[in-house]
Amino acid sequence: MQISKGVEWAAHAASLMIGLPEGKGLKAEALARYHGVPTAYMAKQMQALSKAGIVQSSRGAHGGYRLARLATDITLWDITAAIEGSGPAFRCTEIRQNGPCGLKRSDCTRPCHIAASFAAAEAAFRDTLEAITLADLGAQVMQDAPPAHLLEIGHWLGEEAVPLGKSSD
Amino acid sequence: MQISKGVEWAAHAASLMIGLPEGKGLKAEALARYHGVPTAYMAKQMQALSKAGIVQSSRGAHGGYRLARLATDITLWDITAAIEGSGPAFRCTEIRQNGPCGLKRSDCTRPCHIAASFAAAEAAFRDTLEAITLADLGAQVMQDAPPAHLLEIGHWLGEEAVPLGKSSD
DNA sequence: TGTTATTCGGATATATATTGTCCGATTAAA
DNA sequence: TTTAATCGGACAATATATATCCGAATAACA
Repeated sequence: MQISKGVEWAAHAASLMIGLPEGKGLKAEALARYHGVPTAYMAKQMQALSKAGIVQSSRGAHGGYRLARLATDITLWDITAAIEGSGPAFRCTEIRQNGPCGLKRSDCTRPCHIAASFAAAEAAFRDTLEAITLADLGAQVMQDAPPAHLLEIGHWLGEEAVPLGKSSD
Repeated sequence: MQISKGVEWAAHAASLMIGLPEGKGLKAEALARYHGVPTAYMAKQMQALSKAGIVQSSRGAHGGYRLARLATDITLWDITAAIEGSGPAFRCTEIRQNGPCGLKRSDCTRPCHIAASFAAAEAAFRDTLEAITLADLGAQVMQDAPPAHLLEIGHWLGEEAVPLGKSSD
């Protein structure tokens, strides 16, 4: 039960993009360099966020990424689902229908109790992440981080942010 | 973010063992046959449950498994942790310390907000599973299953259950 | 308007984890 | 003491996650 490293990267990258000025973006290479991770694999995560409609992408020269929605409308679950998929982690294979005492299909109108329990646990997991938006994370950083660090980030964004061309949606 | 198939098998196998008479057990082959799954791999899951102290095992002729504790003292989380490990699914690699605007280690006294969010979500997941015991699952089956099916299970257990020898703890 | 530099997007390799199998160590009965 | 039976850990095959590369698309410039 491991969560992909890509989720961590995507969450941090999306959080950084909160600080972008209107109409500007960051290219995959810049996002990767900022976080000290391999460019190609960071690009792959951005591709997933783009497919999920969390970021908008522009191709070609002066291309890059920016958030497709308000930071208040993007949750940690959105990002997790974009990278990991939104399907259930526990996959019930209906083994209660197997073997010498297997239940007949017709007797299986209700879901297996074990599967239902895991579904409830996963719902609790999802609900927690759905309650946390990028805006929340941004606010926490604004409050906790040393002021000098915020200045440093702002400066870096000012240098790296590029005006984006036509969006490819 | 997938949960291993072994968790499903182990949960069903442990649930079945609730119905065993005092002092009797089931061998791995019988557990596998009951659930219609490969013997060797089911045995591997039982090995994990044994290490975690959820079941007791006896080796040699007339060996097998039985629950090591009361069904009211074994939760679905115990079983999940035994198979999947109890470590966090989201592994924070502290990428906030990387790159041109990386935080100094000395400024990282508080955990990363993103990692903390996932830790909260996983705690919610765990809490849900910790609230569900094998006894609860057993009671649900007793209530929902067709009476004829319960009879069938009891008959099968009567035939397959074997008195266990010296426990290897 | 064509050319070129730049960047994203999907197809392609590698590493790791999951799934499945086998044989030796250990026990109880004959 | 021998023998049959069973668990426990080492071993192989497969699936998934990780990492990389090259072609398609875009905008600036000649």
